[in-house]
Amino acid sequence: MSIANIKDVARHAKVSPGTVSNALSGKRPVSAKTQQRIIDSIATLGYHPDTLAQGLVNGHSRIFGVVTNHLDDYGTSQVLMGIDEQAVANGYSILLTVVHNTASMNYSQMLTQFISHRVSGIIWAVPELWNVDQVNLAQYGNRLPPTVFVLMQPTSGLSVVNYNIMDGTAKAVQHLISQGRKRIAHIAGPNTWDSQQRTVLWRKTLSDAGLPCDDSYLAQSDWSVQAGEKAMRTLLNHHPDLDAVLACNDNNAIGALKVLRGMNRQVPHEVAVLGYDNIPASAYAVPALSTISLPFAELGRAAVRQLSALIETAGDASKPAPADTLLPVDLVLRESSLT
Amino acid sequence: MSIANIKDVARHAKVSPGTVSNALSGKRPVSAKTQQRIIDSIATLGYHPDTLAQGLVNGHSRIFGVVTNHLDDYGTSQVLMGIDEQAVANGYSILLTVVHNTASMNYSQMLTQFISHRVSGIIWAVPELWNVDQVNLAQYGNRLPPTVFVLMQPTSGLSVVNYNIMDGTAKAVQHLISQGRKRIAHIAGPNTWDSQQRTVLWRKTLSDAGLPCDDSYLAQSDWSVQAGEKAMRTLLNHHPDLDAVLACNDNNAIGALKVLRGMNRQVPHEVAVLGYDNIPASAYAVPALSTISLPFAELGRAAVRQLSALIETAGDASKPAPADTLLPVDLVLRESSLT
DNA sequence: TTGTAGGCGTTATCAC
DNA sequence: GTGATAACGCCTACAA
Repeated sequence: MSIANIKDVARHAKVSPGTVSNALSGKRPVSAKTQQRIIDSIATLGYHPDTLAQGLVNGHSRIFGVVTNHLDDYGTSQVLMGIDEQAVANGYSILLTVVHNTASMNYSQMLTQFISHRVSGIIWAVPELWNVDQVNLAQYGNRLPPTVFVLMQPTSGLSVVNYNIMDGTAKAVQHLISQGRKRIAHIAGPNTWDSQQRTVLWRKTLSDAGLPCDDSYLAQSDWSVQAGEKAMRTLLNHHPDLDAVLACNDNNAIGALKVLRGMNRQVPHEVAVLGYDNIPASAYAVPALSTISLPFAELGRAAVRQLSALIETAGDASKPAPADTLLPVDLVLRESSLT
Repeated sequence: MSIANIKDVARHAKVSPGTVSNALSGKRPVSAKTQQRIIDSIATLGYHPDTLAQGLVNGHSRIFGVVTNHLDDYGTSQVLMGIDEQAVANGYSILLTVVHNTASMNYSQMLTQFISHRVSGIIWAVPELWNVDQVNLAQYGNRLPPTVFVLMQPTSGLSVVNYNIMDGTAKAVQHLISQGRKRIAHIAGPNTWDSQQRTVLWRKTLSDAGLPCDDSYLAQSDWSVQAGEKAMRTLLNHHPDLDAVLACNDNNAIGALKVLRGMNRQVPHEVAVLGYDNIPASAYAVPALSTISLPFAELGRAAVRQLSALIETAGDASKPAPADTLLPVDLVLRESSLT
């Protein structure tokens, strides 16, 4: 009377439950005639295999536990969509957990949830977590399933997926230099690993070119438009004559544009502005914003592919773990940096 | 050697597995001493109950299947975060499915996935699906778990969660009228139910006030900035003298602002502009955008609460199903509509 | 190629 | 207050 199970199908198709299982999984041959009978029975009975029971016997659920930062940011949403897309393609489902507040996030609650659900693997996509020591991994012993980290500092023993931060920032700064800019400020983002790397590379590229890059050309910010405005004002205070600014993201760059417009500074003629992320709004900014386009969705897809591979190889030690992923970035040149 | 189960805990605490189960669920009394022994054993063994096995015996998984539209829109992301927040609070996990392309979405694949995972309930948050007939619900018989729809036309037998579209639009149009506006155009969104309702209400409120509201004051659009620009140009073509425009969302309103600025029309003095959604960018638009603030996150939370109640009452017919939710909206007045 | 039986980890029912 | 036992639905040896 209630929902059909594999025995009902077997009875209806006049075979044994084991044969139905084999017909569905294809792990053992089944004659064409029985196969067809089983398929028919499944259709008429409206049978849906119980993944809970499957997971119970297999020891894992074909579910990925995904923990993502809050979805207010364009990039985060795009990564999640990439994860979803590839997960479906690879035959996995997604158990989602959103971190609403980085400061108060409860690692153990999330990991416990994932372990209890016997997830096949975990994708950790919270860039704000850049220090593994914040999690006491030891307490979970060998119970933690294979895990891939998105935008995490490459670390021995951890499987990570990144875009090429170094290349992107170097390209960006070199572009500004090639445009004749000499006083290139940087609005730095919050204290994540990739944020730090961008600052390091900004400084290194300028230093190599013999251009100024001391702290007076550097302003701390967060990811918001307002913070970008504030940082821009600070920088102009220190250096009224600066001729370019590299912002930590497009929001900050848009804030900078606003301040410059308010002060009647011509962009790009007097000051060039360059952002990060290539959010949709960057194309509609006035003037249209040059930016470093980050492969968010592909980051998510790559994470799923790498995790799938990691799960495959986790079983037998003969196969090597999949290599870390490093995705290329693109420099998108629009009006705000081209003279 | 592998991951501990309830029997291991029982053995370690020198009780029976059933007692451990009772100690954890609290469904039957356990003496304080045994309780403590069990807790200690769980800690030392690092026991994590297997939700798959629990779900198998209970018949459902304490997981909500959530299907959401792609996360490019601010509102969609906010709804999802609201769902996540309340689901955690109610002790449910989220199995996520993202609709990347409304046109090619595969209903049966999603529903089949949810059924196979024995989800306790489904939250359907794809406003673009506004016609239930698109899904052949009959084929699933009574196998579909309790379902709550977000932003769906109230329909007998369906549990829905909405914001008060009528009230919001009426307030908005009346505000414009009260500001002395007489030729109030409308940029209408894609063919969703709430979009249609807004247009209906726009027309009714104007008609009641004896103001023009024929189709020449109406432009079709989608949710993008570009579409808003195009629609605005069309409207100005028909009525160069229009003095207000109600856009279907803030993106469209921002597009309209851009066109008006390009044509040197003063906002709000010559033309008032009003949006929907209250996205972050609306506060930074020039001039700052008046808008109808929609309770996205609360929509998600309400959906979870309603679904939880629906699950409770689904079992026994004595309890009535929870009532539909209708959330209030706020009119946020900024520069773009205030003279 | 197909059938049978045991077990995955948990909870509910029945005893004591 | 606690213990034994039988399910829940499926998979996988092992047998035939």
